Amino acid sequence: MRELTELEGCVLGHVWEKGPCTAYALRQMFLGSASPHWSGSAGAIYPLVQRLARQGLLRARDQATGRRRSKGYVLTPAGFARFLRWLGPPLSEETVGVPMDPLRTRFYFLGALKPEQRAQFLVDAEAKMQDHLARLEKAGRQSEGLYDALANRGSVVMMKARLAWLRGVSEEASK
Amino acid sequence: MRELTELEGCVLGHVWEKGPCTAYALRQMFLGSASPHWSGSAGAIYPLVQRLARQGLLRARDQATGRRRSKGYVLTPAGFARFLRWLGPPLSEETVGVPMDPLRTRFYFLGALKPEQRAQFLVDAEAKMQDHLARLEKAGRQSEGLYDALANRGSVVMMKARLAWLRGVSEEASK
DNA sequence: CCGCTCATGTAACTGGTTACATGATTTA
DNA sequence: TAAATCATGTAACCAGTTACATGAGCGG
Repeated sequence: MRELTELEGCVLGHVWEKGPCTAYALRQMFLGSASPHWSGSAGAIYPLVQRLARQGLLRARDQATGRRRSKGYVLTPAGFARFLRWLGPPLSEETVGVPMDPLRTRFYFLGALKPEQRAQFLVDAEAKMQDHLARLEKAGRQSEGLYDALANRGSVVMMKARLAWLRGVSEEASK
Repeated sequence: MRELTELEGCVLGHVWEKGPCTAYALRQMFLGSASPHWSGSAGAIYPLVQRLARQGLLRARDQATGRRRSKGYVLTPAGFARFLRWLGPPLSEETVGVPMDPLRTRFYFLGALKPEQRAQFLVDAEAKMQDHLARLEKAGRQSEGLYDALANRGSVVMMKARLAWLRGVSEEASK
């Protein structure tokens, strides 16, 4: 029985939290998310819920109103158990380790830029990160529930730490 | 002309930095990395360098010693230009935005655990993160060059911020 | 009636994963 | 000489991406 992907775990978790969901609603959730990682493309979500339903982790039930078709998915007991196993404990190395960060990756190679370009890079990064942080803080204010708020705070904390680190680097690099 | 993936960018960057590289050496680099993200599987690296060579971004040259075959890859001018474009500026939203973090993701659903399990989760997370941080700090001490050191400091800073955040959550959750 | 949103899906592709296969060279 | 490491690769698979297709319901 293979591990769930992050997306699968999230979907099960969301269904656990919100009750009956349509694939469409799940999609909107990912599309509206403040973090840029989740694409929520139809080609990801629809096959995914079908897969989970086939494995008996979700159960689909027809909830069409009038002539408009609509499928609501609910969590089965097996689905809940599987979700809990994904959630942990125990936590895998992959889960606790430093997440990969494309900005940090680029820093390894900053020496390839001419000083002028490098300064430009740092200015650009700082400005865009500040924008992003503001959006995250705004989104965080609409948190529902304790753990939602704590998780959202996590992304704000991360961005602030990243910004502080960047400023340190800017100082170091301008010397 | 599509965008380079992170892995492709990293490979070009590494070749830029170290000069002629074998695919094998690139692989060892990823395998030995302290961050858990990079798998460095042969099935990723070998097709990747072949692809880049076919696109004229890398040039392969035979550097077999004796009967043992070995291919060294070097960066072409086009490859360097492409690498610079990947590096930025400008930086994309994806590059500056909060990286996705599987630990944070799980926090949204911590309410699904019974208090006892939740406490266990937090203890487990803290212990494993501390281990990981220690490994990162050790790896960081062997940094070569300014930007290598700054980037490595970045992952340490991230982990410390994540740990501080986790402890805040632990307090909040135990109330 | 036109366009937008709700709602569900498929098709082609792609980058990366695990697992396997091969052979030369070094070291215990 | 046996085992580990150097070194290169292929095959099967898989999750997620973009782009496309379909149709109902609703507001201006």
